Amino acid sequence: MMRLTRRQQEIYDILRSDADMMQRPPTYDELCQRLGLSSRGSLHKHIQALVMAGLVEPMAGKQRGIRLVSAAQQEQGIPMLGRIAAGRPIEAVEQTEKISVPDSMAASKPRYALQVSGDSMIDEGIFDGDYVVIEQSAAADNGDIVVALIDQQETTLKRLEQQPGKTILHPANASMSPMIYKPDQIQIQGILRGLIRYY
Amino acid sequence: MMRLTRRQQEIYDILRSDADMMQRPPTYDELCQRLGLSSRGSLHKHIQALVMAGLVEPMAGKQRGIRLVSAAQQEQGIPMLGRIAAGRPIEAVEQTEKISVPDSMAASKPRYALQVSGDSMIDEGIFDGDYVVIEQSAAADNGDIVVALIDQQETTLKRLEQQPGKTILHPANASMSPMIYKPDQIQIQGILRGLIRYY
DNA sequence: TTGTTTGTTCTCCTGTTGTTCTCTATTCTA
DNA sequence: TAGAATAGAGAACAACAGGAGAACAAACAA
Repeated sequence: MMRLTRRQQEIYDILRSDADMMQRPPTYDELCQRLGLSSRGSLHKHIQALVMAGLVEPMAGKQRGIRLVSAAQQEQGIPMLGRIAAGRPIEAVEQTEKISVPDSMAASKPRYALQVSGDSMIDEGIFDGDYVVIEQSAAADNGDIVVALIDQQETTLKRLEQQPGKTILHPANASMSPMIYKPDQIQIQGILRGLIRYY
Repeated sequence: MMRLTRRQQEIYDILRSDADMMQRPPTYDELCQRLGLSSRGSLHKHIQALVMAGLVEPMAGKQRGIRLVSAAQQEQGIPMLGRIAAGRPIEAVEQTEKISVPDSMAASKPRYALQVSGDSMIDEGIFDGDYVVIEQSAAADNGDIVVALIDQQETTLKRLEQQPGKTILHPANASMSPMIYKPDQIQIQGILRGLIRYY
């Protein structure tokens, strides 16, 4: 990938930081005005360089249209935060990866995805490697499957049962036993809303 | 899907943001007025483009003030064909419903979705009510989970094992046994590629 | 029926827009 | 210092996008 010149980088930064540009592809004239140029020809060279670099998508195969629409940024999806397992805190994923989910899973409330590690919920049909879509929430109802932070240390995915004076986390694995905690040991981080598995 | 021109985008935005339009479909003349056009012919070209793009529903034939309403429901997704279970043919769903899936599940090859009915694959973590994403294919490898049509009658979701002279369909349920057929009894209709579950 | 509304098709026109050139000024590099 | 990038200005051009308006046929209202 070709290296950008100073001005090209500058122009690219302006483009991607300008919300208007991201929505409605601007015309060259509009861009010139925005950039303080007075010649479309000059602009064209820069745009061309950005296209070569793969940072800008030329609009339409035909001519007259408009252009720009930078590419990489138009991702939709929910953030993929890391892996979750019984016994370990969430391994944070470095770059904020994104995972695409059904539109209907990307609801109004903030959600994120985790990849499941381990078999502690296997009897619920949640397998190692599956992706779970979590709705951020600090409270949950009995019977919900939740992401729970235990003793400020480890995070785990379990079915929740709250009783006066104690909070029980039920694994769904015949070989594992429910874990009982004092309410203040458990912090709920989210509720399971969806599951996605690839074969 | 064709790219929209600037004006087309603009018109589409106006349409969808106008509450009146969503309720009572406007006439071309009304739209022209709303958009500041003085020629129905001009409008028609734009509308046509939106129809091509799948953003507006034609409502062909009818004349009387009908049109537009692309609706928020212009979902993209894969067709939801019906329910699948062991022992019954697929119940066809009348209207071609659609279900939205992660982009990554809507691959190049034709796919469709089925809702799982029954517990015959429960040990594989495929539960009653789950949605499975199926890639249309007439052939599959051993070990694949496939949609199989048995004796031209019933359709079922099972793990496939093909041996010389016999085809075995393995359920994933401790209380069920593998079923053995002659190869010509079984017709493969698709391969399981993804699973989606809502809580 | 008859007349009106409304979608559709057609031709024609114009301004905008991307593109290509040439030319000049400035900065970097060997 | 010369040569090459880099950056811009401005002219000229072809190709549409976008619009106007006429004409027409199907759908509707009376």
